[in-house]
Amino acid sequence: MELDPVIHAPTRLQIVSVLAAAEEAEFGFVRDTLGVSDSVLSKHASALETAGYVRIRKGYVGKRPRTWFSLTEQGRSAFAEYVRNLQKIVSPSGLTVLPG
Amino acid sequence: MELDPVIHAPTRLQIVSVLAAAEEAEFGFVRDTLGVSDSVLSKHASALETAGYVRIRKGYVGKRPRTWFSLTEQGRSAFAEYVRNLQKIVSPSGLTVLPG
DNA sequence: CAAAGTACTTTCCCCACTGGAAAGTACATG
DNA sequence: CATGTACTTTCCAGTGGGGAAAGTACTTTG
Repeated sequence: MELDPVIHAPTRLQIVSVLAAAEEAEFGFVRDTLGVSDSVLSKHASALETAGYVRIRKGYVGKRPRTWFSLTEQGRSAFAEYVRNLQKIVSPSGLTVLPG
Repeated sequence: MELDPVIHAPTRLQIVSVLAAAEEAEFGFVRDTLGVSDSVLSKHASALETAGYVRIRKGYVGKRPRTWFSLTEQGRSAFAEYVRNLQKIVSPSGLTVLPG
């Protein structure tokens, strides 16, 4: 019933949650959604990639470089397990983390 | 949509969750339930008390000292809000992430 | 009565981690 | 060539968590 520390850190939890809701998200979108600096997002994204949870894709929009993030399958299941574990911890109180 | 850092730390989240499920819990029960050392529980409980989230009651069982913890009203609502914020972060956002 | 045990609390110490700023990289544009 | 964009990496504190060990205040035991 451990809470995966790679996911639990607030900033990474938010990154993973945003990615869980989409196929793919742009660097700038995630950064602005979370309100963090470039360096912070870049470092956390690398950490998530190293953990095997996030795929980092680089490409171009016109001639400008752009970076996209997406969850890997491993990332999706790690997130799902994280949420299950949260529920186990929190649920004795009757409160729930997931609706439904 | 901030995650209260006093509650978010895994050990404190577990303490608060255990207390949310009961009126009051003994020091030894919480320590054994979480599997942490005396010092760790003592320090986190103090931190929660300082934050106004936990009440620490001291008394005796026979002639032996004993300590009980319980959530204050403030602790209960902080926990409820924490869980609401978690939900907002974790539940599928419905935002459109892919740019045009 | 001294030694040992109970039930914590506090101190000590170290390591991991976090975030922002600043510098660096790579390429494109004026 | 200087500037700008889009990040990445380095540098640099500050925070915080955990265990071990020492401390506190009694109580029990030999």
